Amino acid sequence: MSSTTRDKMIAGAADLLSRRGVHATSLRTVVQHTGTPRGSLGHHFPGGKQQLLEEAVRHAAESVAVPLETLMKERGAVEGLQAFVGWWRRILESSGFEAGCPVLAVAVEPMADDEDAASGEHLRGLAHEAFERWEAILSAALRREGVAAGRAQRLGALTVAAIEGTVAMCRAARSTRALDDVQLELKTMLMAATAR
Amino acid sequence: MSSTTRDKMIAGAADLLSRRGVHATSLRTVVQHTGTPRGSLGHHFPGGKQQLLEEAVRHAAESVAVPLETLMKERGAVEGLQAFVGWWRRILESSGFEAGCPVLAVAVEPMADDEDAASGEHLRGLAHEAFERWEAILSAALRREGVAAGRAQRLGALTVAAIEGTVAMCRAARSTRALDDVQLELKTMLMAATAR
DNA sequence: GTCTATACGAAGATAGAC
DNA sequence: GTCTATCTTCGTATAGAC
Repeated sequence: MSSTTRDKMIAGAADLLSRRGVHATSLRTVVQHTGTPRGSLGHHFPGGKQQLLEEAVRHAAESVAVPLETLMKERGAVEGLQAFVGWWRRILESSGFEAGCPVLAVAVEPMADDEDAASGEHLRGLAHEAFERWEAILSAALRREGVAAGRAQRLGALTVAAIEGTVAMCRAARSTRALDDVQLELKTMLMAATAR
Repeated sequence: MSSTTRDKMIAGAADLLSRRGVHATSLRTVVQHTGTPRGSLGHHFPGGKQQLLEEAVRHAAESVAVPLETLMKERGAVEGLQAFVGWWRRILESSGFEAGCPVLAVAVEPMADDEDAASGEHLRGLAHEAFERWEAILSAALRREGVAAGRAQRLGALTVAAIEGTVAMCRAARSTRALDDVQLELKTMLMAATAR
């Protein structure tokens, strides 16, 4: 089934994106790391690297949104976020602080020809959609626990921003110290906000 | 004076770093954007691109730390941070959301041969030092206003992470909405922490 | 110190064989 | 569908002329 090859390429691209960034994620390294056939690239992604990375960002956005939403619904905002941070901690540690967030990579390192088409097919636009979706999941969870809409949205934005920033800082430091610090303060903040 | 050429190259490299990332910051584009002589590259930076980027990261770390420390001392933690966020908002808006943070770029997009030398001359290590310095400035300001050492450090980490993450998100969104949200919640949080 | 020319490698895209 | 080969472009690094 070629669908497996395609999916492996997308997942591999997302992983490389998170580790090395956009430019260092070459089509060659993607097929090398995934063990997928070279000649399939043109077939599955006629749009070339741009298309592959678009799918990779979509995939990454989903693979964060799904567990995030599950945790929020099963454990509530405060406990769910603790678990979500723990999920990131595991990614950092198990990769030796090599892996990070593919969406952040795309946001920070725009591709050369990002100014071509018209609608939201740009990588930057896709990164924006991912961030907004994660914010929305968090703010919905907070609203469910009685936080006013405006504040819930702001806290969602702060939480996403803090985690993205912290993951990058932890990679630079090769340590989870910053994540521990941020986790505790985020918990304090959300507990105060949801207290009735 | 050749020192001017050298400084222009460093500042230009830092700017390009913040806009396009590490790999897209080529030595060619640096001399193009700064209008500096090509042949001087080898003289001022015998270590090649690696050395130029190291100096650029050091320069960027400094150009954030100095105004941050000044604002903290002149206006205190809460008001100073408001002004600091305003400084970032101006950078985003005046660049059409093209510019960002050079240090974050280096943290997210490690260079290919980052595993060579022994000590802290790596770009990743320099990014780490920059983050830690900014954290320290913030936590020192908070301690000056009566916040306990441990909490001051955690709040410093959260603040740096939140601003770094938010700047990246604003670039993706081409909007300062997230920065406005985060600014307000950060202010609320710091006011509560410093209240006696 | 400044600049040009060149060497070398790597990446993306494409065409065509199996 | 899969793979190879090639074209073109771009980046770094180096050597040597002014």
